[in-house]
Formats: sequence, C-alpha cells, structure tokens
Amino acid sequence: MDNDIRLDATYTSRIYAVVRQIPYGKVASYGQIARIVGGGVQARQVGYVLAGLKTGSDVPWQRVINSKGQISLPGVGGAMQKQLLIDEGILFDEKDRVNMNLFGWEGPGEPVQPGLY
DNA sequence: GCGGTGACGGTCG
DNA sequence: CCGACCGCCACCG
Repeated sequence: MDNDIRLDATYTSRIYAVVRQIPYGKVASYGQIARIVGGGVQARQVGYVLAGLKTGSDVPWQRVINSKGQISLPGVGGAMQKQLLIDEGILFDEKDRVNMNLFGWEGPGEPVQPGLY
C-alpha cells in the first residue's frame, strides 16, 4: 500500500484548510503554510496550489505572501492582492513590504508572546 | 524522458 | 540591507 501522501488532492485540501485558518488582518508565508501542512510539501507547491484557485473561492489566498514580507504574485493579480490586504487593515512600507512581526500569523496553535521572560 | 520554469526560501558576499 | 546563487519539486512543451 502507498503511504505517499505527498502528490495528491490530499495535500491540496490540507493547504486550503490551513490557509482558511489565517485570521482576518494577518498574513502567513508560503513556507510557513508548507511547514504546517507537513508531509514534505514545499513552499513552491503552496504557491502552485494557490495559483489554481479561482475567483470567488472561500480560501483567503491574499493572506499568503513570501518570507520577505512581499507579495510574490506578479502583475495585476499582485496589485489586487495588495489592495485586498490593505482593505483588511494591513500596512505596507515604502518598499511594499509587510511587517511580519506585526501582521504575521503565529500559526494554528496558541499564540506565544516573545520576550515574556 | 529531458530541460526549463515558477504566487519560495536559505545562504553567501 | 540587497542582489546573486542554489536547492527544492510539480508542471509544461
């Protein structure tokens, strides 16, 4: 039997599930999503899966950006993504970067505050 | 079957 | 801080 759960709709659904968990007004990186999904899924796969989404999807794809805090989607799609995030209250600096330390999603677990002790 | 590509990310200079 | 490189892996011609 096959325990290869990497290449199937299985991991695609998982990616959707994780992205849906990103709260309003927060962002996560592709690598972070990949890490949460696990199963050997890489950041590039996350990007590819999100690219397959169509308009009207219930998946908040706009909340996924790269680890630099910048939008990776080129072209008009990227401009739309930026606008959607601004609409959620997320701020961009002069270089179109988001402060991950401020708007970054901590993950599905309990939020941990750094510098607590 | 092979080589190029991409909504990435870590490392190096 | 920033650009250049390289590794990664599914998809496409």
